[in-house]
Amino acid sequence: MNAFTVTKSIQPNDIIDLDDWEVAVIDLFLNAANSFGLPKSYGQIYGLLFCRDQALAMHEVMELLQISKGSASQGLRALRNLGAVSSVFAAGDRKERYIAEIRLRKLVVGFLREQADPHLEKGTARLKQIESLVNNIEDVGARKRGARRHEILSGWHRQMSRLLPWVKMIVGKSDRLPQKSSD
Amino acid sequence: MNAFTVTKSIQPNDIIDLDDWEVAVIDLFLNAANSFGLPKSYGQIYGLLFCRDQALAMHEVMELLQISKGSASQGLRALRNLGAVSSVFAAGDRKERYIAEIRLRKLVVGFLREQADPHLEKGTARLKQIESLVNNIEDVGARKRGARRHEILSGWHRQMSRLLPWVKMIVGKSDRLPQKSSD
DNA sequence: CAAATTGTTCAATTTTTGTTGAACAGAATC
DNA sequence: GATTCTGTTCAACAAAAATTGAACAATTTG
Repeated sequence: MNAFTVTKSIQPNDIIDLDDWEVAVIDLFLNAANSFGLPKSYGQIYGLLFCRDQALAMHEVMELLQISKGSASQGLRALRNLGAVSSVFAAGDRKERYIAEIRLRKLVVGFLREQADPHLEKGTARLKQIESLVNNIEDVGARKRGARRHEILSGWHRQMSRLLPWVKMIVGKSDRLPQKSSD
Repeated sequence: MNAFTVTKSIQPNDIIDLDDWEVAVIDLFLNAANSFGLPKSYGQIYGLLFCRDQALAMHEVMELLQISKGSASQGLRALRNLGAVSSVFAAGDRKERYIAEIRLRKLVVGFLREQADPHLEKGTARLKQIESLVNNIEDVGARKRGARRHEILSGWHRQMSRLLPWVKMIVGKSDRLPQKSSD
């Protein structure tokens, strides 16, 4: 009984409580986040919440994914800013709990609002700057070339500005799947 | 004439030959590349070629941007794979010269083909894997939850597959700017 | 107001990613 | 076939980005 008295010291800390399919889904989102230019931890967090019916507290997210407090806090905040996660409060409980937004349209719109729209705005300013630099060119031929490039960039900018609203519109026109009339 | 006999040793290497507006355009593309998840050197290279009427040799790209052989070689190859750069050969010259593709539609289509399409394919495989994991769940309630998530993911996948062709279609419908009837 | 709970911030660290340049391969020229 | 020219590859290195966790609010509870 000497070697086995350590039994009690085994902490019930290992809440390695993820189903295989959940691990696979979390990994899917990890990779997706990566290719969208987001930190992988954001993908993991979203993936976990996506799998669950019940809202999870930050505490649980940390333990289930084995990530640090800082990552969980920052990740949840970023995901809320993207509109990919929303928070709820259980009555008589101090802590916030988080739940995944699963409507694709909302996800796409939020992502574009956070990532694409700011770039378009910056683009406007940059184009003006380039235009003024081009106008300062002495040599006529060189100035003409610069002006041509500025026109092209302006055209691109205009086209992207047109495209984005379209994308926001046509994604998610049939969010609720027509197959299976449950729900 | 002792201290000044080095005159000949001054190499005409400092072809720091970029106009201010070119620097600004290159920086624009550097930032753009960054937000598309591409290395900044790719953006610089594309930006430089975008500015120029004449095709440039790798050698010139290296010197003008002050980047290494490796970066130039890898960058140019990646840009060619994206369809953002094409190469031409001047008659009686051994070296390849590079020129930027400036039609927005081509750029978008190439980017989506290289970045998005592969993800959709992988997605199909992953969805199958998740489906089979879900089917192995013992508990009925848990299996139902897993099945529900699998359906949602399949729906997203289908919608993204529909969206991409649309984007490829509607971008660049008016590449040649209607203003200025030259060309 | 001390202690406990929940969450944020940010400097230090780890991990990931991009860049460099020397060695190499192929092709043309002498 | 030796030399020059052009471009590729990849291991070592540098730079950038994500992650960690300890210190720090802000609340709530006893």
